[in-house]
Amino acid sequence: MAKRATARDVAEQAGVSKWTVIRAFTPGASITESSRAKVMAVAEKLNYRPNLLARSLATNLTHQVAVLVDDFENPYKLSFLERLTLELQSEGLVAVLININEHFDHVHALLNADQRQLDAVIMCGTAFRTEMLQDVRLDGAAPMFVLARDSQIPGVPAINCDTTLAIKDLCRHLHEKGYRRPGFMAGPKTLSTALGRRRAFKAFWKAHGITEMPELAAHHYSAASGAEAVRRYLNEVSPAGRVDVLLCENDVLAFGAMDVIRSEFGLKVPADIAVAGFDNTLFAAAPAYDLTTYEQPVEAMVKAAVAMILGREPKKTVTMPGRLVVRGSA
Amino acid sequence: MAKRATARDVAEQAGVSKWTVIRAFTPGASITESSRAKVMAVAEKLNYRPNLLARSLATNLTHQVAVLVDDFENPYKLSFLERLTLELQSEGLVAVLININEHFDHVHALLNADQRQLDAVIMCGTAFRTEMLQDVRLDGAAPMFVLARDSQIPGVPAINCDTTLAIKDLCRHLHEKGYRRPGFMAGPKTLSTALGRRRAFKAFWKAHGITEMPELAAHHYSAASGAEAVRRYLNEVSPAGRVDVLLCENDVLAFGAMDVIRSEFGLKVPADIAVAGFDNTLFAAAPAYDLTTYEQPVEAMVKAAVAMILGREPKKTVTMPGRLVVRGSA
DNA sequence: AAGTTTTTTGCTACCGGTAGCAAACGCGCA
DNA sequence: TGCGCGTTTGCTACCGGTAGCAAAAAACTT
Repeated sequence: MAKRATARDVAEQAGVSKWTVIRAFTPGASITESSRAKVMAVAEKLNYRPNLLARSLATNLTHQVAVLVDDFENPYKLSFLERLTLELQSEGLVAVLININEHFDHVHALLNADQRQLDAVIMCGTAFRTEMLQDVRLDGAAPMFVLARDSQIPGVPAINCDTTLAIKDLCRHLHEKGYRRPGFMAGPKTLSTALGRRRAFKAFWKAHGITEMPELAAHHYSAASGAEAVRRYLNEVSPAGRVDVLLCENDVLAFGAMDVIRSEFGLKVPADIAVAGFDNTLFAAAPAYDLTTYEQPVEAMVKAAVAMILGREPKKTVTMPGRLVVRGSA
Repeated sequence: MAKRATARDVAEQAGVSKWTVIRAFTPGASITESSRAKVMAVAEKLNYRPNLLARSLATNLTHQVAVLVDDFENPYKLSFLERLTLELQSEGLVAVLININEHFDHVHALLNADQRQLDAVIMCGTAFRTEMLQDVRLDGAAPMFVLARDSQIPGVPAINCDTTLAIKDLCRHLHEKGYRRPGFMAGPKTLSTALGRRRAFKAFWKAHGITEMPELAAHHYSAASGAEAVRRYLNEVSPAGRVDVLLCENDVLAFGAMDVIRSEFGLKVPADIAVAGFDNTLFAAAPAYDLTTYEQPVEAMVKAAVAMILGREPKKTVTMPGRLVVRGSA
C-alpha cells in the first residue's frame, strides 16, 4: 500500500512550494491560474487529497459532532438519526455516534468527545442529569445541546417539541371524542420527567374537572415494559373501573399496551380502551396498530440544532409545534 | 472560555519537560513515581487532557470507523447500530455515522472518510456496486468491510449471515408445515441480488419439485412498498391460484404484506396466506404480527467485523449461521 | 570510590496542515 | 528605463502530540 501523497510531495514534483499547493486547494486563495493548473495536474497524478486531520489540528475545528444516543429500542431514534446525519452532512459536518449505556456512560462519552476535539455534542433524546456534570470540568469544551428532551443543565440549550401544546392538542382531541376516564402511562421516572408530558397531561384534565387519573409506570421505554404495565393494571382493576383512554408517553409503550389489551384480555381498541401514543413512529401508521399519536417536528428541530452549532442562530432553548395525527386507536 | 491546557502548560508549571508530561499519561512509559505524581497533580489542577487529534496526526491512527448506512426505514438497522457502536466503543473505537443517499453518495462518503483518515469503513447493509469504485483511487486508504450483505468488490471482505442455510431452514419449516405454493417478495433488484435470498429460495423449492413460484417485487425495502406489491398481486390473481405462503425478503416487507392481506382483503394469516420474513426485527415478536422469521447473528457478525478491523482476525469474507424463529404467521 | 549498567529525562525531528508577514514578481505609467 | 503598486509566492512559526536517540541521573558492581 503506497503511502498517501502530501502537499509537500505535490510541491516537489510541481516545482513550487508546499504553500502554493495548499493555496491551489483553498477556495478564494491568491494564486495564478497557471500555478493552480500545474499543481492540480500533479495532484491528480499523485492522487493527493488534503489531510483533514492536520487541518483540524491547526484550525481547531474538526467538523465532527458527537451524537449521544441511549435508547436504541425506539425506532423513532432512527428518524432522528437519519435527519440529523443528513442535515449535518449537508453542512460539511459529520456525526460521531456514541452509544450511551451502563458500560459507557455520559461522562465517559463527554470526556471522549472532548479529547477528540469534537465541535459540538448533541444529546439526542438522552436524559442527562445535572449531577452527572458535577465531577466533570470541561474548560474550553464543545458546546452541548439537548435534542427532543428538556435540558436540565443551565447553559445547555434544548431544542424541543412544544410539549404543553402537544399534550393539549392530544388531550383536547380525546376530550372531544368523549373520553372522560383518562390514564397515563409513563416511562422510567427520571427520564419521564425530562419529557414533561405527564405534567402537561395532568394539567389538562384537571382544568377540565377530572382529577382521577390512573398512572401506569413502565420500567423502560420498550414495548415489553408497556405491555407489562398494562397487564399489571388490567389484572388489578375491575372492568367497570377501567380507564376509557390510555395516553402513553411514547408510541413504543403504546404498541406494547395495545398488544396486551387486544391479545391477552380480548378487549377492543378503541371500543373498550382507546390508546394514544407520542412520536408517530413508522409503525404507528400500520393498520395493525393505526395509532393516534403526535408527531414531533423532527426536521425543524434538527435544522434548529445544526443552525445553533454553526453559530447561525443564538444558542438558546427553543420549542416548536408538532402535529396531531389522528388515527383509529383513539 | 479558558483555553484548553496542553502538555507544555503542564510541563512549565510542574517544572519538567513536556515529554515527561506525555510519559505520565502513557501507560507503561519509563517514568519515576515521583515525577508522575508531580505531573498528575498539576494536570489535575489545570484540567489537562491529552489531545487525541494531535495524537492521531502523529500516529496515523484515528480510532474512528466510518459506518455507512443507506436505509433508515428498517428498524433492524438500529439493532446493528447499537451492537456495532457498543462493540467499537469497547475497543476504544468510535463510529462515524454516514448517511448514504442520492445527495451524499458512496463515493463522496468514501472520499470524506479517506480525508478524515478514518481507520476503517464498514458498509452496514448498504449495497455497493463495483462500478462505483471505478473512478475512485484510494491509495493508502482505510480497509473496507461489508456487513450483512454480499461484497461484490474484490478485496473487500463481507461479514454475513449464511443465506443459503438460513433460507433452507426457513423453507424447510414451511415445507414441513405443508405449504406447497410458495411465493417470494423481493426488494429492489440490485439490492436484492446482493442478499442472495431469492436465489436460495428458488433453489430450495426446485429441489423439492416445485417450479411455480410467483415473485412479487417491492420497489423499496419499506412496509408501504411491501403493501403495494401484495395489493397488486392479490388484485390480479384469483383466490384459487393464490400462493399459500409468502416469504418476504425482510420483516419490513412482511409487515406491509400482512397489513394488506388482513386489513384490505380480509384474509387470515396464516390460514389463507402464511407470511414469513427475515431479520427478526423488534416488532416481529409483537402479537400484532407474530411473524415467523430468521434472525441474523448480529452480535457475532459485529464482533467478527471489529476483530478484522483490529487485525485480530484475517480480513476475509465469512458467513455464520443465524437462528430460525418460528411464530404464528407461518 | 570508581566503573559499569540501567533507568529517567530532555532533545531533535516529524506528522500535515494553517496563519500571516516579507520578499519577489509582474504590470502600468511617467 | 525606472518607479510605484497590487498580486503572487515563499517563509517562519505554530497546532499538540509521537518516535527514538543522546545526555543525565540513579542504581548496582567490585
